[in-house]
Amino acid sequence: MEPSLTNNQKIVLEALEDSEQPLGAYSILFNIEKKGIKSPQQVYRALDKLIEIGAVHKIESLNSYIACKHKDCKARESTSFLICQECQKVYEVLESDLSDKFIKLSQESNFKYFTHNLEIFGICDLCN
Amino acid sequence: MEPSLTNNQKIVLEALEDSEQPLGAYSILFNIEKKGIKSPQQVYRALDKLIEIGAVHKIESLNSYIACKHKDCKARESTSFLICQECQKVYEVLESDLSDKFIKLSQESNFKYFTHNLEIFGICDLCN
DNA sequence: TATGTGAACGTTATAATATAACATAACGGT
DNA sequence: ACCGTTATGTTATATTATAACGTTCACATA
Repeated sequence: MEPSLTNNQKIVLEALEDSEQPLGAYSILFNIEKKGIKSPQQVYRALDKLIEIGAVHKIESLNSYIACKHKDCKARESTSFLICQECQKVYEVLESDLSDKFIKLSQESNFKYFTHNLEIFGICDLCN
Repeated sequence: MEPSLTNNQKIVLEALEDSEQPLGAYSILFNIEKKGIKSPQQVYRALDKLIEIGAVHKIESLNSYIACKHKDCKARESTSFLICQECQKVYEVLESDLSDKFIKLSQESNFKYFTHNLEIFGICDLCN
């Protein structure tokens, strides 16, 4: 079932959906001030919730956020991205294959895999 | 040839080497104030250089830093870690195999791979 | 030995990212 | 209608990171 979003959450999510590139929290704030959002808290709280339900992902190495394009995304915790250094666009990778690979890799060190975060940097198809 | 470190760089590197866990920049600063380091700038500048030569890596999702345990580490840009959520220790993964995998993965999206950052979270051998 | 150049340094200030705390309001189930 | 949970508004503050500027150091070479 679809988790129903609150007003603030919708506003923040739309800001991210409207953007080609990932946005920082303050950049989101700037974009939606005209809609009545006044403080970082409001943005971060909405982001927290959106991330929790998988509607938004955080790009750790950029300290910024993207809307997930996949309906009801599985990637609540583990995420994998291709990040174009030319146009800054981020492409999410969904290969479940990857988790398997990382589980095996972890096992080699007797490490119990829970989640992962993969960020690949390079040049995307369009910029090539 | 070994790049020779300056005094500040040595101090910062030692602080990281002495720590079991990754340290934030301000945490490093706190640890080495008694050695005459007074400002964040000094720490960040040393970190920049140490990262550049591969002696230190940044854990993006923790905004913190670790000393690399491998002599003359290849991982100047691409890094892969196992991060224990129990004891906070970080284990670097050196499989060159991984880059190959990521290059192939990237190619599937016509994406030209440059570097990557992989952070796997779970429970380490010792904490299991 | 003088000197020019690039890197590193010291220092102060400030930017950018994120959370704490607290009182109030809205929502959903019984 | 009541209660507990979740979201909100707001102010303040913590944490992480850079800008800017003048000075000093290391070292190659004229």
